[in-house]
Amino acid sequence: MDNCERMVACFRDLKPEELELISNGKTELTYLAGENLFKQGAFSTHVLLVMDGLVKVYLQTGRDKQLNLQLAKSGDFLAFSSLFGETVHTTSAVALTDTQVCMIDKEKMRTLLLGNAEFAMRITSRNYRNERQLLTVIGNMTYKQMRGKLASALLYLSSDDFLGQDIFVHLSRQDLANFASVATESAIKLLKEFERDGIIALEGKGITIINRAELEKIERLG
Amino acid sequence: MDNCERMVACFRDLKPEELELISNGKTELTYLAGENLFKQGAFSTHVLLVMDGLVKVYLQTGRDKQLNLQLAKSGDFLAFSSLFGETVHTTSAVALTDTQVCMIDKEKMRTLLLGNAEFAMRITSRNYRNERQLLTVIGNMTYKQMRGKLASALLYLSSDDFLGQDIFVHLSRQDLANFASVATESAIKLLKEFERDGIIALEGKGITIINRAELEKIERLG
DNA sequence: TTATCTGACTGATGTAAATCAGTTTCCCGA
DNA sequence: TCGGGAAACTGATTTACATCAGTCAGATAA
Repeated sequence: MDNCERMVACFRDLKPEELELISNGKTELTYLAGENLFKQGAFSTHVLLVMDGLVKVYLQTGRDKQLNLQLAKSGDFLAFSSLFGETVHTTSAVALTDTQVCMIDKEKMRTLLLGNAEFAMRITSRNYRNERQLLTVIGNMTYKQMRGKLASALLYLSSDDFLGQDIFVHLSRQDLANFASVATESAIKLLKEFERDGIIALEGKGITIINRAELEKIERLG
Repeated sequence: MDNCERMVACFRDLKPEELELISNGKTELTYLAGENLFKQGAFSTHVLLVMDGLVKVYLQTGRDKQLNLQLAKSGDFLAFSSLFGETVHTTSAVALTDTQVCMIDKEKMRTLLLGNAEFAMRITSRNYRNERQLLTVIGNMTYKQMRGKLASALLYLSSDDFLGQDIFVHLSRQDLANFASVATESAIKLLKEFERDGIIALEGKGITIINRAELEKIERLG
């Protein structure tokens, strides 16, 4: 039986009694693809650690509109801000593939962070990447037009962070459009255009980046 | 002579030797209104603590376009992410009023955080508000149209966080537009419209919120 | 097999808001 | 107090996208 304290790198240097502390206040569970881990506005009672799988984190913006913020993978914490006085989830999260999650009690986690500053730093460091990602999203949405936005989304989703996994097969065109923050129809039209220009290859849901340099140029120029 | 360790609440519970540590690695200095504290892309070597004054934090998005993210006031840290492996500034910051700043050496700050987990938690907690603010900005930019965006910006800039200070007198129409992420001309037209509808009062640069409830309604409905 | 449904796709249309091209007002220095 | 320069402001014009209104292809069920 796997367990999260062993598997994930950030727990590696904890002392036995610290691991013990966490073990007592946690549950491991599996979400099936399509199931919601949490919804924006709901009370947040635990910190989640993704053990395995892919999770789409998004912002619900109006009844049937959503903006995708981030793709979380093994080793990422979710709902981390609930440790700092946030009682309600500020985003929603849904599993894209079957996903193993470790739910850790808020108070246990707080105790642990307070007792082990080095551990806290390591975690915080990792979480700060989110902030960077948020800034990127903001940047994209404002100064770029559709082509640049889509290029940016494609680059993010094909980045090394995801260790060669093909992300695209798990995403609908709508998901992709919501990462780029353009209308679904627009995304589709532009994908075709990129294909015509030999920048990407389309095959069903799969998308292969052929000319990354060109895509980066489009991203830069907006 | 003021000094930052005394003045700011988050330092209050530090031990004398910890204050000593910070004192050795810091400089206090003043920026005049209009001067840049740092620019996006430049190397970030210190953490900044705002002692007094008002600082506009913004994202440079293209040659002559910028998006305002946040207004920092006394007690706020800036460039905090440089503690976590970020070597360059991800945003720019400019003083809106004459501003006292305390520059703290990165390594000294790291040492301090590592040595005092409670302090670290308190700071991190405060910094997490930024993330919330970023999410708000993102939310505004996507699902709202101009009226909603402007309403949102007006509400933020007149919020209690700024303790009754009139922020607007320090902001040009362009600044305001960049907070709302609309064109300057559009912002101006809408301000007039809000004035006509009795929601706000305009007098030179000054803006007074008359009907906050209505503004909140506009914000919600987009 | 046929029927049904959902997501992918396409072209035509509408529109919100940026841009442009001014005029007016304010402010500060000479 | 005059003059010049930058904001503030306004109306007309343009445009990048979203929206609409479909068709088509593949998957699932009946």
